[in-house]
Amino acid sequence: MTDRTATSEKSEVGRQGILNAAALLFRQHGYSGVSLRAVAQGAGIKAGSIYYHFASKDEIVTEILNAGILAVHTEVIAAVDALPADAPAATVIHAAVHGHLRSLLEHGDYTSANVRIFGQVPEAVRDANLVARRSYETYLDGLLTDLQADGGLRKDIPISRFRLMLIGALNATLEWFDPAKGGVDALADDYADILLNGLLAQNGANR
Amino acid sequence: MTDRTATSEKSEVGRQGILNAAALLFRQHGYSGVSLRAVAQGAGIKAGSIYYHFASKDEIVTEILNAGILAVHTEVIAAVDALPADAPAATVIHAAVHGHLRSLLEHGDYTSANVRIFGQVPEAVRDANLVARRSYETYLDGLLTDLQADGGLRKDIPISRFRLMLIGALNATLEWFDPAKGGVDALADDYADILLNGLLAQNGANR
DNA sequence: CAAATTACCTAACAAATGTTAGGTAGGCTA
DNA sequence: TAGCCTACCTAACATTTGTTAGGTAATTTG
Repeated sequence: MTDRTATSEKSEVGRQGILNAAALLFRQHGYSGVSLRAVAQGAGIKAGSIYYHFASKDEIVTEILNAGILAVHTEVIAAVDALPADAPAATVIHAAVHGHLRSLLEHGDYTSANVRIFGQVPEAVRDANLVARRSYETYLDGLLTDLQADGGLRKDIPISRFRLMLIGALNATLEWFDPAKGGVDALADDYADILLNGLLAQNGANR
Repeated sequence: MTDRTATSEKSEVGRQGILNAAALLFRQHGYSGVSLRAVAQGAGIKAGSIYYHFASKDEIVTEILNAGILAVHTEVIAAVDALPADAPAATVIHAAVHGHLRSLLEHGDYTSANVRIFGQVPEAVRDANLVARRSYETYLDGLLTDLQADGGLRKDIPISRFRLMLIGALNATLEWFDPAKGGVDALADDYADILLNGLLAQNGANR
């Protein structure tokens, strides 16, 4: 019963186990829809024990929200950094879309939870997450600004509008995406294609 | 105190008042984040009185979700029907984007509530809303199919992917849109432009 | 004018919530 | 071996939750 490697069957242990269970549940049921007793059960412990690791529900939520943003941010940076420094807009945005969607749809309880519950969380928690949010936004804006200067990105529309539409379209996928029904990469290819070339036949790269 | 025209100051009355107050709150705080006591206060009555008009919290939510979908569906139909029957893809999609965004961002507590809480609601409630959802989706798919046949819409990407990306990108706007900071129509113009022509300079209609 | 209906109110219910206090069993250190 | 720390547990708390039962004043109907 005190075996540290596997308490029951799937329960993960300690602090990280609590966070993992909570992220999964928040993603599914929203902020107020998840009780600490449900989190505890998911982690394989009892509700009171949570307070050995965390001071409050909000502390758990805060940590999950920050980890969520950091995960996408990190994966997008990795995808973009793998490209040559003078890569054109099409290549860079394609890579960024892939990175963002992979992080969101594949190993993404934290990222998904962030997207789903950010709007419902108490103001103090939301404020605490804004730092990480702005950091990712600033990174994307820098990327887009460079592409607008010399990568072939349109110059007639403000960067922030690009960014909001991009993130919005990508994040919305987790509302319907089913990993069993098709790969993330194929989806990312299509999304990047549509975003880059638009919906009209006369513009498309391949039709 | 029983004046039917204005109970306190802003409270709306009866069944519709409850729905209006609930839609606003659901939009802001999510499904489990809204208590019936909060709804009652928003409507200017006491919690118990809600049960004169509704059998349960879920009945209220169900009604709000359906009204939300119906509102967008209706407004988009109106916008598209105002066009000539043989209007090209650019025109039709521009009109649809405007209709959807207006319904979402201007008079849209019901629509916004739908987008925000659909994923957190009990399964029975979600199922009850699927009828209206599918109806709107089917309408959009029909529209896009026609445009693909002879309106100039790209044929190399499946309709359902177009639709999911379109709705996703549009719905995501309510996460950040601030009516005080800029009109819905300007936003809709930009979004339609990006969606139709893409992000790349060589494709854009005006650059 | 009497009876019924409408649209609310008050007060209570059991269940669930976040959180706290105090206990305990096993491993590590001196 | 004694004492301490870690990581849990049990049991309770005050509050909030959805919901119900019974009451009441105003309005409408016969």
